[in-house]
Amino acid sequence: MADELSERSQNILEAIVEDYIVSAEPVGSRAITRRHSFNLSPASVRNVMADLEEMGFLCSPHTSAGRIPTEKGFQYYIDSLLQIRDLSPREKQELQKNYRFNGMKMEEIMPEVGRVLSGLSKYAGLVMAPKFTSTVFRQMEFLRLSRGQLLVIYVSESGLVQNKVIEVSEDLSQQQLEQISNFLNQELNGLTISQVRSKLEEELKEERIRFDEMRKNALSLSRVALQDEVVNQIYVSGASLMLEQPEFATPQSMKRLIQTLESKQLLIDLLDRSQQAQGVQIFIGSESHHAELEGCSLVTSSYSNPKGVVGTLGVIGPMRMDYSKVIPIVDFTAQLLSRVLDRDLE
Amino acid sequence: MADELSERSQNILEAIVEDYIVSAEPVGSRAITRRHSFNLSPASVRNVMADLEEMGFLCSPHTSAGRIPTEKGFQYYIDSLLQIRDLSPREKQELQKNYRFNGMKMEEIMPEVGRVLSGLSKYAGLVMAPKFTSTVFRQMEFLRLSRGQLLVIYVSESGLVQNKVIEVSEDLSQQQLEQISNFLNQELNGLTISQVRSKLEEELKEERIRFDEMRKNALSLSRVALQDEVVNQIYVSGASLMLEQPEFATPQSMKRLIQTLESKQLLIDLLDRSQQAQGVQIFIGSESHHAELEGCSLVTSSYSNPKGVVGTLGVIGPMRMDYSKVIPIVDFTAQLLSRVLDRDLE
DNA sequence: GTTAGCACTCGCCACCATTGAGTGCTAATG
DNA sequence: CATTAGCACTCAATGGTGGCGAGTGCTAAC
Repeated sequence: MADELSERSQNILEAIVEDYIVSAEPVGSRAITRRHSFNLSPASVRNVMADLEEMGFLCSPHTSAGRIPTEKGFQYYIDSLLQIRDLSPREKQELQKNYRFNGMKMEEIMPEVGRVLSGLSKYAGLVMAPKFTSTVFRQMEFLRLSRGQLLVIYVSESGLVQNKVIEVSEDLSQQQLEQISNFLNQELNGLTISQVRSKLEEELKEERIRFDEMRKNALSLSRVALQDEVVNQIYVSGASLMLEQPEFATPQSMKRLIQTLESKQLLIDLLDRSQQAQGVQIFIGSESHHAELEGCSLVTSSYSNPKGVVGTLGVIGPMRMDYSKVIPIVDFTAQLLSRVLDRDLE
Repeated sequence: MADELSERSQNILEAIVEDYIVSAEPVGSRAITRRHSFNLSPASVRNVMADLEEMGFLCSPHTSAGRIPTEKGFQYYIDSLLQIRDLSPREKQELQKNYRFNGMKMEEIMPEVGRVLSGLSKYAGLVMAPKFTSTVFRQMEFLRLSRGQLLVIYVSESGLVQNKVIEVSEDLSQQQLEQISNFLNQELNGLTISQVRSKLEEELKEERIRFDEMRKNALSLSRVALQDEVVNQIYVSGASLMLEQPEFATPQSMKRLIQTLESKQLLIDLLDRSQQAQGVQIFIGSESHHAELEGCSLVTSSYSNPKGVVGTLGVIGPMRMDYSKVIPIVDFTAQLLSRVLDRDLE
């Protein structure tokens, strides 16, 4: 239904959206005829604008102001009017220069990516760490720290490392621990953590392990080690850049924005949703179903290595963000990070 | 010199500071006589206030407003007038309830502590992770990930765990690696990382190790593993609570505050400085020597376990923060965290 | 179908008077 | 002689007013 706009209407809508993106101010009919050279008078443009408003693509803050695009207007613009050219090799190289990950650990890379994302886009950068449960088991080792205390090191197929200290009642020698990890590494290799968990539950129920001390230890140890959900880590950078945007000029809107960016749960939910899809995804305003993000848009992409999806990153900005600039940045950064993960894995 | 205030002046200064702490507004002479029952008329109070202003403890934003305490005024208040009663066992218990660290890892505990600090104080909470270089060596293990790739796990005396993936040219078997770590654990036990580093440099220079393959490997591996400074991790919570404070009501001051809290380097510098001292430290306004923190105060304390100082935490708030409330909170939280670290260590 | 013309709307801003809290000074007071 | 009542003065904040200008919708002419 939205596609039945005449070409003229499309052109004018595009012009309005683009003017609004740079100015953040209501766009009037005169301004349009001046800036873009349609061979039309302001009056004709006004007629079209009235139509577009009728259809819900535009709205006016008050009678004597220009029009601003509605959420639906942006939606249409992004779906049908915006064309994102791919980055030239030169631009890619330029972009790549910003990232220096040599020898950095994942915990250092992620905030760094966030900083660069926000620096390039001038909005806020988001990077979410891999979801623990969906990583693939590769290796697990135990280290005896003291009587009754073990350090567990878990390495995922994608090369992510996690460690955790667990308490055990029984005191196991380093040799016993090695046996255990050998057993586990063979048994659990290639399974996702969720799969590992069900497998463990199942096997622990079986009667026969009661007679194999080592197996029993192995299974219960690994269960404890993998049991709790690791809190999703999310890095937010450049909140202060967002505050420069005119839509957040009032104290109230600043407070709301900072609150939103600080309560990471909301962002995690959103990025989680985009985790599934391939390529760049865009959430405009209320599409996110979170009132706190009114007036904001989110451009995200998941990054991954050949062993599966790993995490999500993106940029959050005002609804009138410069999509044609941000989308390639997010896209390419996700690709870049995927490649880094891949290379790291060897 | 500051101490030569008459008792009456002291009382009035105290009254002004305390009124200002709750109201955030200039305090007038009438308001004081009303709220506190000195047997004095407003006019007498005005005389004293004029003196205090002369001496630099107070200032007036403009002729027809009341007085507000200067930095020096707050300084004097904290040094000479404020008396912080210790928390009752009951209050301590109440406070302790907020913290639930059972089975949490350090990376989870620290942001949690920040959140609680900010929640209790209604200002922003800061928690800085231990400085890597000043931790004490306890154990180091190597795990072969793939050809030429090793995972290094380092455990400090205080029970902190760090891991890192390093590249090696030579392919070493797990058995060789064990030899190496046995050697290192014996050799380096009890030294701080800085000491370890100099020792490594020294030994690597020595001629004799050229003939002992294992020693050579051990030393160069551990050098690579410990070589780079881990970026200080700092957690900031509750920035949005700060925005509720009237001193940050204007868009500009909000922006500046958020920028400051976001550029963690500044905060790291400050907390670093407080690392050295024992007990609660207070930085008032420009005392921090950072213009960005104008109008802010910082209450910090370092936390540690018996093996040495470990990290720093604190609260950042407006200069007129409620010190009598915040100081015990920071103090007790640091003690609590110290105890947790201690217990964790077994 | 397009456009010029025009009356109308409404946010923005500068101006102004009023208000009220608070001061400093002075002279009266116990 | 310290204290205080009285008073003139200052100045931020508040609210009301009018002009300006950008922009609209409508109508009639092209």
